[in-house]
Amino acid sequence: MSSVNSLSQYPWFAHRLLEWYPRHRRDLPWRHTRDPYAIWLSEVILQQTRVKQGLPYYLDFISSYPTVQDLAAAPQDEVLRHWQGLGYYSRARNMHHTAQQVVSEFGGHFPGSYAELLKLRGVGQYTAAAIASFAYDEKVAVLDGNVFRVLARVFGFTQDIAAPASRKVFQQLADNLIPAEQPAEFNQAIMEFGAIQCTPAKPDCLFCPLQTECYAFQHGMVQELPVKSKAKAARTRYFHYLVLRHDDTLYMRKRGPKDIWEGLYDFVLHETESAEFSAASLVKAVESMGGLVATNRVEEASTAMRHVLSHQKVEARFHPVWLSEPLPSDAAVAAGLLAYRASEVERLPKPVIITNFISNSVF
DNA sequence: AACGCGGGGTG
DNA sequence: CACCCAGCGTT
Repeated sequence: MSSVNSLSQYPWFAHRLLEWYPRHRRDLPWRHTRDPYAIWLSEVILQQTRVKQGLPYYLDFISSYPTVQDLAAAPQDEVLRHWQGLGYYSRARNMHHTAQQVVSEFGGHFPGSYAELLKLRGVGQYTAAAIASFAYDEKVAVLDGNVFRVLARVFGFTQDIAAPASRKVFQQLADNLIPAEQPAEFNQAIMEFGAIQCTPAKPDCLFCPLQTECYAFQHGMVQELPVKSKAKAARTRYFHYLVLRHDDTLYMRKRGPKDIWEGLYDFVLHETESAEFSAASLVKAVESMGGLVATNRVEEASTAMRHVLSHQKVEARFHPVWLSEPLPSDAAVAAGLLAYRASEVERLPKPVIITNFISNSVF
């Protein structure tokens, strides 16, 4: 192993990690392939997502869409339905777009280098580096949350890892640490190390192979590193959903851009500034949207549910409205509503709170 | 550079 | 309940 990382200022780092990795690594399906499609799929799913949560989604996607052609040919609603519950839905929309681009512009073959991968929608520096190293053995260091944490602790970096300007310092260090001989193995190793050994809350310093060299451990700063500025507090939003139903038909709406859950389906929505609510005001608001329920009754009874996102708290009330007759199609069109039978609603991509409401209600 | 975007896990 | 996890695109 003497040749490993011989150009690095810190040869012990890659050496110890590469020794640790084969003894501790989890057996994960995307580690058995060099197929850039499968690797790309896994990396997009794993952005902001833990392995435990993402694994079932990966297995579902790779079996539903074994090739990039399969994914490209699928309708967007179907792709989003498979993604349902995973969050950050732009990942799914961008992934779908990129699959279509890879098929139409690149003959179904993924770009073969970091620089070219970076041009794909939804593929940033981290994902491009992951694919380029794992699939092509390109020597380019990944920088994800795990890597930031490991490097900040081991090397005692106190820069705010949430600040974009800090990236340079960490990237320079990582580029210096990655060995030319085993870039893929090194990238896997440092991320796995951060995920299961050098964890955020209770790192296993007692049995850490870097204990002797680790700045944070030697200086009693493990709990203080990495330095990370706090996210701003989540705002609370008040949603009043009008659940329009006629016989077995539900009226749903596909959510648009510039708000949460783009591309997913929910009900007629009236948002208010406070929790204050009256059925009469809701009817008024909805009527102004297209005269939907003039002759129908909005139930005073409603189901309240709350849903916490990292940046918003949604307090939702669901108001059932049983229509005496189907919605006139012009009124439905004006309100952006589409009619679906219950069995079809199941197949629509929906926010978790909508899925929960449906499964907890008589609908 | 700052912001918006989900959902789950832990104590 | 409060707190943790965090890439990418847009502005």
